[in-house]
Amino acid sequence: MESDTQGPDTLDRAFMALADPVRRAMVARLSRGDATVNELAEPFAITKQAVSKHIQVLEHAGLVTRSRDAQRRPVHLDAAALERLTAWIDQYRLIAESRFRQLDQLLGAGIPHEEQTRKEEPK
Amino acid sequence: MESDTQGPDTLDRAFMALADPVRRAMVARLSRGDATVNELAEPFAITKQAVSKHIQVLEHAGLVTRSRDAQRRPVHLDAAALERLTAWIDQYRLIAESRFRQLDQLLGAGIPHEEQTRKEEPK
DNA sequence: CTCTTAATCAACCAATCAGTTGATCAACGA
DNA sequence: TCGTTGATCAACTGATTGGTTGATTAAGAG
Repeated sequence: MESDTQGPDTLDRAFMALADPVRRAMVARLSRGDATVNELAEPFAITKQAVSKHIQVLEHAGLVTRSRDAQRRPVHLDAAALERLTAWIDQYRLIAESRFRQLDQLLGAGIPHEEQTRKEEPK
Repeated sequence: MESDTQGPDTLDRAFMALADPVRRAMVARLSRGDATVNELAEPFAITKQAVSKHIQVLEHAGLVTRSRDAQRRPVHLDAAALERLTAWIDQYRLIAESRFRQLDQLLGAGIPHEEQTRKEEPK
């Protein structure tokens, strides 16, 4: 069993966080620089409480961190957390692609490849 | 009636699909090769109907495709779909990291950098 | 102290999702 | 044909999510 360096369901929360268009837009905004709740709320027609919840989701997923500056609580994007996600995806993407290339070679390089729909023949 | 052609909510579905540990395990399994519903169901203590639903989620998210082989309906992982996800994440990760490096340079190369709006340790 | 700003907490509602059971379909094999 | 296997469809339950309104904390500014 692979031990998770982070919590057991960190990936759950991280992917779930990115499954929402509002939170993805926040990530996009935060990639340009830190922002407060009010700044993040501006582009959206939802209440600030809802925005606060979205940020909490991102924070609990480990994608952002927060600090304190007087009343403001600037949100900061954690690039390393994003990298962990791409690392997970790429891990399996590369395995699948290498399998694909192997099959391609077996079939001959010149043949336009069909999707590998069956690889075993019934006995 | 599916104008399902890379709609704006494709990312929603894809990230949502990966937000579930069962579906992630299926992706991991499928990276090693195509599999049937029953094969995918084996490691889990859930019904095949539930597994079928998970596969439908992955399929609707564009992460897997299905074909027919007699009664079996092998599931195939779409590596290109995974790549689109890493592309989205990396887009913003790289922006954030480059911003980070710029700040690092401004502060001087020798200084160990702290987060630009530094997080204060609670006491 | 009072007022304003920034943000969170708490309770609630509508919608959605994971999982179940039971019935049905589709493709073989005898 | 019938029976079996692989997989889906349909309806239902329980838990969770996204959103709201209203009250509350925290930190200045006057």
